[in-house]
Amino acid sequence: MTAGVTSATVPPTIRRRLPRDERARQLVEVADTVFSEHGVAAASMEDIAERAGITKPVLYDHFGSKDGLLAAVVLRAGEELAAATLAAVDSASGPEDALARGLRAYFRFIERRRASWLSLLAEAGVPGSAAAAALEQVRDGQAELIATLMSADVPDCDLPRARLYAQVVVGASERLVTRPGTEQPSVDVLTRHMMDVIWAGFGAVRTGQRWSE
Amino acid sequence: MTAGVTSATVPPTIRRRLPRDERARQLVEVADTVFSEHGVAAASMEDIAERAGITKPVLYDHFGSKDGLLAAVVLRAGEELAAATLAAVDSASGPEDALARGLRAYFRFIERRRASWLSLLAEAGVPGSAAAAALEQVRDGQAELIATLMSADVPDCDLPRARLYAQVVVGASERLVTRPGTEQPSVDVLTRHMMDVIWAGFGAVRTGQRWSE
DNA sequence: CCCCTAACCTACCTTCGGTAACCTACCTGA
DNA sequence: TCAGGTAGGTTACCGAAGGTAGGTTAGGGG
Repeated sequence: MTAGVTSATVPPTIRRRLPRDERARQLVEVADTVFSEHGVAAASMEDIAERAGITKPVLYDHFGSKDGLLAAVVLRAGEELAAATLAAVDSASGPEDALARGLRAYFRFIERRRASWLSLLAEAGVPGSAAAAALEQVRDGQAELIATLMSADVPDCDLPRARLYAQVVVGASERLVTRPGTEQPSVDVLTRHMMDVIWAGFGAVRTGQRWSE
Repeated sequence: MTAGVTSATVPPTIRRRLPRDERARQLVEVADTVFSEHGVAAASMEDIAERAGITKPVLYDHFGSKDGLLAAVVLRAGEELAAATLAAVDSASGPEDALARGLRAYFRFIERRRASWLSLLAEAGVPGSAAAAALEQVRDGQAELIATLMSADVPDCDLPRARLYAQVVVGASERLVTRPGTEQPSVDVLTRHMMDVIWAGFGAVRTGQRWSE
């Protein structure tokens, strides 16, 4: 029926040889897509190689292992996330606004790359793995940003305490976004709710108040 | 801890035949141990079978798949967690005390079963899996407990909002406990910090206050 | 004491992560 | 311009581990 129906598995384009770094970028891109479609565990290295128009050993030459590839995908997404949140925070008028803008940027990032990012969050957890380390690095980057903002706002801030606080924010945000089943609330609702719950707590930490039983 | 019959590993000489449910319990116990030692991914069904003094097909007869076995382990641990937190909350004098006691019970549970529970949290995430569903069920149970307490405390409580709040608490607690690298703070420090940050937020939700930009 | 079923095992398949060894397009220098 | 080294790529394989078909035996009920 249709004329040029042949978009075969290997595209009719000549299989060009790519420079190393360009190939690497392409592979990370393809891997991200395939991971988000089938899940990390279900995606085979052969699948990814085929989709990229090369063969398995090329993947192993670049990333060493499936875990290494996953780590690269996580890091790349993490850099985008960090860029988005940093940009948002930069344009803020004060600590409260910074927290709100940062949260909104985070939720917007998830909204755009939901399938991809969620599959990474869910399946990059294997304890000793490079992927888990990468994911932890991303999370800690976000946390450190929050903790830094707090320190800047509160001069004599207890840094360990600020870090704990930041981890609470990170964990809470991630949970709100990860939780399946229920329909995902909008970016605005999520941001608003986090601010409702968290800003008061920040106030407590700020003023050195402590809960006492 | 569990009924005395099962000392996780079975001496290879006496390989008794066990009634179905008893064997099932033993297998879950053994699997939990092996998962916590090597990690879920690294633990093979053959390993677990050997440790239990039986062979692979028995495992598959009982649980259908590795995922099924993992789900069973998660559910069993989740029941213990639910029992611990429910008991703690039951003996509370009011909502504030209930939250504090519940959090403490959670952190104590993790402290006792750290290796086991963390490996489950980290590796039971594969999206379509029974294990992920089981884990989500456990988390939602905890969240629902918190939301219910809030509703009981605040008569005209906005239930969806209470649920969001509960998810924040669950996510934050999990993050504080999961975060590797740094030395794990004590149960008291964790509980205190969560109350510092969270109780004020609860106050805001309680009184219907909302953050406004 | 037999015998039937539930409990268990042997032996196998398939998939997939990972690797050794080889091939070839492309750039570089003489 | 053409050898030839190298970066980029392929073929063909291995072994480990999830999963299963079909046979074997223990041991409690009749």
